[in-house]
Amino acid sequence: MKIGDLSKKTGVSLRSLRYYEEQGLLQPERSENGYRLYSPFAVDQVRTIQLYLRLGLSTEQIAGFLHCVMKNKEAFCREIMPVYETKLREIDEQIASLTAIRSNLIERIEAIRGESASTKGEIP
Amino acid sequence: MKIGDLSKKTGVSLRSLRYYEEQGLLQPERSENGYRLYSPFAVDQVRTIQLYLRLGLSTEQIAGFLHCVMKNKEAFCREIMPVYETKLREIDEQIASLTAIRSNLIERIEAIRGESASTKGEIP
DNA sequence: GTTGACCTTCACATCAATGGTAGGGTTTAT
DNA sequence: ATAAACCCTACCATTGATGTGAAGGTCAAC
Repeated sequence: MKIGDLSKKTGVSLRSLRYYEEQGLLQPERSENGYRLYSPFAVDQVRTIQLYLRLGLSTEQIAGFLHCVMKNKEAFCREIMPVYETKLREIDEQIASLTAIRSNLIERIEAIRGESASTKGEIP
Repeated sequence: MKIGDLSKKTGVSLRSLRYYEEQGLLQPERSENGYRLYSPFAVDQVRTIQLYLRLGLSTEQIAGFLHCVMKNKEAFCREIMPVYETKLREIDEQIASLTAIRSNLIERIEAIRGESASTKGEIP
């Protein structure tokens, strides 16, 4: 299958498919004329890549375990657990940071509402 | 006060001070030799800029209300409320997105723990 | 009059995945 | 044989605040 076919089947752009290859996530054969040739299996592989990208993993992290995950279940790829744990910690940090900012914002919003209301004499 | 002084007083790098000027957040005078000259007031102003940056606002957004906020209390700057509200919505979206990813990650981590434990016969 | 500590502008690099484009080769259908 | 529809590589751009460095002007102290 050529790159355009794979793109249509997966909904992933040509640009991204070539990028995934550059990052070591795909290794298509090449035909005589230099065209990339993908096995039907590549459709699954690209979907799997996208799944992990949506989890916020980098192509580098994905490259570290994709090979294993395409052959086995996640539970049998020991490379994957530390990646998940690292990512989970990162996400918890990000959520904590955003939550703090959120509280700060809400405080400010309420302070403004309160002050501008009292300024307008709306709270006698 | 020259840029080095302002940098030391605020802990903000020269690079960032010049960037803030480029973004319209600071308008120092210039001495005859072309050096930036800041009023003592600029210290407060830079601290205020940093405060808003830490809230996740962009220099462009800050530029929209900084002038007002440096003279009045936030409650009197009508430009600020929509910015806060927009930012709050963004943050809520980000938290929601991260929370969804977090749940997905935790599910996967637990699935792996479960499977690898049962594989090892640790759960009889 | 020279050293060193300032200051200036300009410009490139960062991070990461993706979009876009230019310039050129191949294949397929008419 | 030509046009349409593919494919290739190799770039540059995006985002936004900041780091870094070159090339050079200014100034104070000695």
